Amino acid sequence: MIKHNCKECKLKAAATCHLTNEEFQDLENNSVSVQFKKGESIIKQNALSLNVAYLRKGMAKVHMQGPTRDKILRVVKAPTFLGLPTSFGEKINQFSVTAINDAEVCFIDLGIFRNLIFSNGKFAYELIVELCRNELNDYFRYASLAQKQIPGLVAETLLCFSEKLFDSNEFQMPLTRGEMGDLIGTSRESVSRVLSEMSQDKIIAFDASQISILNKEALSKISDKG
DNA sequence: GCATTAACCACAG
DNA sequence: CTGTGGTTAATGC
Repeated sequence: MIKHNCKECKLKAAATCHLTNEEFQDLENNSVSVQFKKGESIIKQNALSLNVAYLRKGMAKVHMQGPTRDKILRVVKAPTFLGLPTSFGEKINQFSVTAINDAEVCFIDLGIFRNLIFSNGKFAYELIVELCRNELNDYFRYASLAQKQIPGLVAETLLCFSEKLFDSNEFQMPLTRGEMGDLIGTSRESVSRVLSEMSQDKIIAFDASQISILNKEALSKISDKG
């Protein structure tokens, strides 16, 4: 087991700020930190869930096997918990999580984690806040997914990566075109085409996976208009 | 009908 | 993996 110190962890979650020394000790004795390389599976759908995962560094895609293709549910960046819906509701993972960058994940014993929820209300509250935020965000995405056309969805995705994940107008897109398609529910060809058109219109510029947003107003417009 | 949108296929880097 | 072009089906005006 890798030696680590949860209390001094600079990357701890809002929830864990509320733990007592004793609870930290408990957490420390029942968790491990693991390194993942890009593309490695952190949580696998249909496997037994024995712990809660906390993404400390890096980014990951949350995805599940659909009737025909893989569906990317969300793209997340550290710090965040992974797989809480599965951990509490089901014994078996209902979805997969895969690193899309080099990442570091803490695996925490589920029993210990559950005890913290039972015994520490503030800890539980912060956890609920995170879950609610996620759920609300998904609601907005469902509405977009159902009603926007592909250019609108691509624009929304680019803005989301730019603003929420990278906080920059230029970034290295960690998903392939095919994965972007799986994220917004379209084909890789359509994603490719829309990006090319946006590039021709000087709204964005890209070289392979390096993307620059040149005209954010226009991109927002496309996103809103759907 | 005609135009638009987007999926599927195929082929070339 | 990515970009493009052709083809086709569905939908809207």
